[in-house]
Amino acid sequence: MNTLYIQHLPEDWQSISAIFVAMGDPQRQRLLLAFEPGERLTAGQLCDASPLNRTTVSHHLKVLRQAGVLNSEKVGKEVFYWVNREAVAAALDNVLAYVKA
Amino acid sequence: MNTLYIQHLPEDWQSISAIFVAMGDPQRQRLLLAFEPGERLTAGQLCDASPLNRTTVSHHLKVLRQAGVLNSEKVGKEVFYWVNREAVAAALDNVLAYVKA
DNA sequence: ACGCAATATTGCCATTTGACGATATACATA
DNA sequence: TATGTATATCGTCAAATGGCAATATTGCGT
Repeated sequence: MNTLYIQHLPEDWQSISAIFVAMGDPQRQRLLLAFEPGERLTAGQLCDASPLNRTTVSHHLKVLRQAGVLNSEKVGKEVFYWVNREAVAAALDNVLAYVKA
Repeated sequence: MNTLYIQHLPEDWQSISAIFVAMGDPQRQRLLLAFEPGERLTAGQLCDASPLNRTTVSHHLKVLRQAGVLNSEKVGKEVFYWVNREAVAAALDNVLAYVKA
């Protein structure tokens, strides 16, 4: 039994933890599933497709971006979002390795 | 853009979603990290090792079990918990495939 | 500089969640 | 059956979260 981690998550796990927290919300999962592989979507497109208010979508996008699940780039007055595949894959791979060990 | 999933998560994703929700909590992550590979731990062992109250640990164990992240078996007056590797690996593999696609 | 369009932030409220004490249930043993 | 042990449930409260309207902020075009 690992009695250390149950007390406090190690530093290395902070980024992984943040990704799981961000992805552990049904609304944010829906937003993520809207992205086709490699696709870049604007905040407006996501708002239009979502039943949620623009403010709420913006909030969830912020959470996903701060956790590193999404990247964003401002182009003109629009902001494009896309899935940060490397970061998510790294986090899932890490946990998967632990689970399969 | 997938305009369907942003409205409502498909049935297939319900179990995956539940696993991410369950794992998207720092306290529950700590509990999971307490398990060495293949290890079985009793509720009491987890309570003793955790800074949280027994009631609270019991609550989190219930969430993890209902999501399928943990399995449990009662032996005498003790209840053993262990990580449901297959279920977690399946969920992570599924999302990983989507991310890497 | 002005107006319009796209997005983000602020402030507020309702709901949910986490945490705990007290209580209940299940089980072995005397 | 009575008693102690291990675990789960109930009830309650504070804190965190999700949601939205109103209000900035940023950037393009006129």
